Amino acid sequence: MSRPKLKSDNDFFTKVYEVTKCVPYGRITSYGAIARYLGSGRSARMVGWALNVSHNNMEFIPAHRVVNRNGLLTGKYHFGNSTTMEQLLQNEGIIIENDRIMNFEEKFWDPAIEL
DNA sequence: ATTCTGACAGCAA
DNA sequence: TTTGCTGCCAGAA
Repeated sequence: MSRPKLKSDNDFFTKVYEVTKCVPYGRITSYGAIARYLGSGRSARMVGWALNVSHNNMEFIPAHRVVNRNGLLTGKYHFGNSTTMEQLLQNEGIIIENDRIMNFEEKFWDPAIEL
């Protein structure tokens, strides 16, 4: 029958959610890595946008494990309190200093490689 | 329909 | 090195 024309579901957004949920505990990834894995390369902004509306998704999205390519917690202000994201990451064993992840490459989880 | 913005990334000056 | 612009795609006003 007619295709289920769902507004924003089962496309870029859902993929981002799936990948993000696949990020292991204590690991992190970057917007660009996810975007590249999805095949859009430079559409990293969409990844951030997807996570922004991740609240639409009923499941918990470990968006705190997604940071920019510098390992900087750019979206920490979207977690309610500026320290929430940082706290969550440190809770998982991630060391954060000055809003930046230490041992970023060490904790980095690339979907293009791991998946 | 047009315009602006957005949790980024890359490159130029 | 830092700062700023551009490109990417989608959604909101």
